[in-house]
Amino acid sequence: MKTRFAPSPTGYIHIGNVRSAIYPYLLAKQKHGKFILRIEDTDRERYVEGATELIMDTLKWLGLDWDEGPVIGGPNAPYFQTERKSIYHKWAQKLIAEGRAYADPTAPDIINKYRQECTDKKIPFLYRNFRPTDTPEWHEGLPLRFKSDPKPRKWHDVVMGDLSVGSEVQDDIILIKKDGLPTYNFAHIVDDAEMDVTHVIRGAEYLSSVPNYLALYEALGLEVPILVTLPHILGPTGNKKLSKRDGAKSVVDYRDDGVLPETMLNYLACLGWNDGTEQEIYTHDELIERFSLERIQTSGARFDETKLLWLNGQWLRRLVEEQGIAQFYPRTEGFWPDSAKAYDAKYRQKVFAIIYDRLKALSDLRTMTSYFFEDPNIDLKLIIDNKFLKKFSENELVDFLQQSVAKLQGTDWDEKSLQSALNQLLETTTLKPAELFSLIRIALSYAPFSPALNLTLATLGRETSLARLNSTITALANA
RNA sequence: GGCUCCUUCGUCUAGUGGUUUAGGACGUCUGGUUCUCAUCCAGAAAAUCGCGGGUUCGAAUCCCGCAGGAGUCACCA
Repeated sequence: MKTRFAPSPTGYIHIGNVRSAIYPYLLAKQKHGKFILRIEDTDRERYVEGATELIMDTLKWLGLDWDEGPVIGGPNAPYFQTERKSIYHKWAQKLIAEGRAYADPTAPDIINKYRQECTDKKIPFLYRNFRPTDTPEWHEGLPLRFKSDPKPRKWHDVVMGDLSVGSEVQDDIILIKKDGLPTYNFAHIVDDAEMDVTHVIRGAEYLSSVPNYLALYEALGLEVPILVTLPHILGPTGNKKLSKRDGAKSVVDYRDDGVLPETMLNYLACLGWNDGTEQEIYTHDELIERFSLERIQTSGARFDETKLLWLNGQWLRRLVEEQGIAQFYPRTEGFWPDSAKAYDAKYRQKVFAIIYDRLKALSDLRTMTSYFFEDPNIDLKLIIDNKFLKKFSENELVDFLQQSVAKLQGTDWDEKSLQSALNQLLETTTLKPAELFSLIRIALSYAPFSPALNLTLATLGRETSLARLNSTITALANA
């Protein structure tokens, strides 16, 4: 069992195409085979500097380690197609020798004219209908075309089932471009054969090209690998496949948004695949164990960011609870508000410990924890308009806060003592928890929500807590 | 336009002729957990299984037709 992911270095890996890396990886690992990373960089015009690194970075982040490929090499190196030119030429010569490929001297504008004629007549453009009669000997600088031998074809696709087409779609495709580099159509077939790839797993956009590939395998005398077609991932609106043009996000953009790799792998693997149980959360190892090509959906699936965030919350809690705060904490680096820089890791860990269970993404830390690191702006409207507090006058609110300050001043500053002090305050003020606690909470944070009040107080510390309560008393008194 | 694929709650899906008054998850709504938000728990609404025929005692499940959607028809992958 050998599978591969063969991206072209034209930019980032987006949500729409990352499953063609995940599924081959899972399959290879499950069967103790090899997962190859091959960089299909034959299009020099669309080549983007640094894209290969970005691709490798994405795979590593998701935990998809390749067994052969860039950096680590392997028995079929090199794994960059531009470095394999002579291999393609060798196979091309075989086709030329057998009369199955020809050099095409036709100028591009002539070809475009043919194409336009067909478009105007609303018939499919097939180059073989315009095949030149007089073809020169092939040399670099001229494109090399396959001489197709159209006939009805049947094949099996693991996901799509038994498929068949008539001869009308097979054409004289370009094998080698005038720059001497092969097209995808030719290169991937040669490479997969040379690298002993057993399963070709790729997106649905290649489905209509399969008949041409079948013709090529036949002409080259190669065994057809097991073909697996993945349905498209759909964009948020409409039914079109998700693509960069429609704003498909990079997989690693989600990393910067505070989505965990565990979540991403889990969510994407289960988008269009399930193991038939009602399980929703899968670890990397569980996915390897349970994955099966046969259970991949045939229809497209829409990427749902809301469910992704739900899953991320699940993973966040699970990982923190499994590993503990201290061990998980390094993964929060880069997600804190700027003001947190002034505090040490120990304090940030304390904050994280009381807030993590209400995060959906790590980036929520930026907006949800600022009051632990800097005094909030006092906004009395939050108190006056609060649904529990609006029935009280400002004098009453000041009085409640003064009583609170008096009580808390004499309290030991730990969770337990604070909680019992708060409970006693409920009795002495005869306020309901929702009333007293909301008042204190807002005075401390001026945030729409915060962790349990005793924990918030304990974490902020005596001095800061009391200072903030006093600031609000002053502000209310002057209002 | 040709060819090919797809079609179950808003979304992701379970379902391979009878245990289905079509199950689960996200989202939504309601209630509970001595405070907010979140978690957690309980509950509700939500699919005439794209439409129309047929086969069958019985169909989301098999067959045929139709419609809609998508992909593709590059010296891009």
